[in-house]
Amino acid sequence: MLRIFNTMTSAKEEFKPITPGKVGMYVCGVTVYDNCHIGHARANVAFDVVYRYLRHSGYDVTYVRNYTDIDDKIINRANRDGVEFNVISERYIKAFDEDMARLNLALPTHQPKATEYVDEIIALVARLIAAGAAYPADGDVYFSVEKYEEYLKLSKRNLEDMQAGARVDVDERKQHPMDFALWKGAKPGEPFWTSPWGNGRPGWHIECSAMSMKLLGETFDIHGGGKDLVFPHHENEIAQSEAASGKPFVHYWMHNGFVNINSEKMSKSLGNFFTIRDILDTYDSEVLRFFLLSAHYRSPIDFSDQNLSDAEAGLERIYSSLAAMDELLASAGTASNSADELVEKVESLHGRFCEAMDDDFNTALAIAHLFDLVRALNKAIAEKSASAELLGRLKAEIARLAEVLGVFNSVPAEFLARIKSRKSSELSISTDEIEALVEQRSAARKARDFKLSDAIRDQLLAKGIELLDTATGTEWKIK
RNA sequence: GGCGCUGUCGCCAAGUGGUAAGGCAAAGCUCUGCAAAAGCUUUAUUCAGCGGUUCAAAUCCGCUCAGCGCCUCCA
Repeated sequence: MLRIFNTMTSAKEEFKPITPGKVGMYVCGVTVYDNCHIGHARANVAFDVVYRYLRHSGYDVTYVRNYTDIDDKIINRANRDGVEFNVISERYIKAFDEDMARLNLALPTHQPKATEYVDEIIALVARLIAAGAAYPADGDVYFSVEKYEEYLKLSKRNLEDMQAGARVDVDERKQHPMDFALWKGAKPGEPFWTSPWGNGRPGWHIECSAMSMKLLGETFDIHGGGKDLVFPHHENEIAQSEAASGKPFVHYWMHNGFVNINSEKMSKSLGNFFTIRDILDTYDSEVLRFFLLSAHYRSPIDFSDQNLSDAEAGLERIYSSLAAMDELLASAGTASNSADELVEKVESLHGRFCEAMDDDFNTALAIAHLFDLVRALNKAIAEKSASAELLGRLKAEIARLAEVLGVFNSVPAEFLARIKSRKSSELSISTDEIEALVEQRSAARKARDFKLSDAIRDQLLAKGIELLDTATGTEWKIK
């Protein structure tokens, strides 16, 4: 039984879809005016796992993730660069798609763009005016927060307190200071669409209501996004959607925690952000994804070199074990019977994994179960007490988990080689030199000249190279 | 000022009433020419502090301390 933490009720609730077997899910994507940072990576990876796990659980999921491709920030950026706004939006949609592909995100069912839904947006605004929940004012159209009695039910505030803390000058065209724009009249030189209220463009918030209602219906199951979207974005979406339809908008609201830098929120406005592409210059994309899944999606996660390195070490441990298993299988060194402990771990893995994931997508716990299995596997390999049949099942079980988590999909030996080659580019010694020294040392060892062989080993260690003498020869890895 | 979140081993991190998962790091042992890797063992009588409820609390309640978030664009 899947339980989801619902922001609306501040509690974990049993998940019951509106239509048995089907799930409609909408996640706020990005406003495309710049490259994405790790915060975007976290949100998208988190909901990618939600999507994958729902499908794994047998649901037919319709997953919608939008691009907000018309907005003040896009216009500002276009003006700065002296290009049309759609040059900017298209450039960063492409960049977003590339980043998400590198992070192994499954493609959503639909990826609508705000500019493709302007007709629906205008219709929704007109519907709100007709319902008395919105009013035109001087080319703009505003939503009247006082007309929607449940306003702020998601963020659990009240209008009076909000105004007390207001830091924005009040626009005199608004009937209430908290009223927000559904439609913005175009200023000279700005991109526009024609509407009953004159030339203009959609306000922020309305596009998500229009697109989600069009693609998922007026009431759907899950709506997600970062914690910072609770207010005002999601609050306003609820107000617009429910004031128009008269129906509940969403059943389960999910919000992911922030990526922090030194315990502080990473954000554009603070200027303390790292882009996904910058990070992927230094770390493998699978390591970044594994790192993001090592904490629960609602907790804050601290981004640092140290933490990424720890994640890399952990992932290497898992892949090293899997690689050793592959070698064992290839060398036909398997036994006829398997150790009981390994049998038990293999058989219980999927159940324990699902139990963790059913508890509000607890990926950290799910991964811990995998480490449990790895320890039993290493032991069985060391003791040569694993049958080919069981190892085959183990591989299949890992593959099922990998399909949900989006990590562990690599061929183990290839992952390890990838990490090795990435690290070797930072070394002060070339691969050829290393290989030559390793050969010299092997010759010295064969001649039982351990003084020379140890000197070579120390020399390499000083450069960060560790040697592993195995039955089949000497291998090396980067520390 | 309003609303809300967090504080668990050196570091990361699960655990929301039944007596502290897992990873990294560290130490000892096995293996090894010696190492490394791997395995085994060890490392929180204790969960920011102080009170309270309970047969039983990291988990519930109250207060205090520390850190953070939203209230303005933001994943």
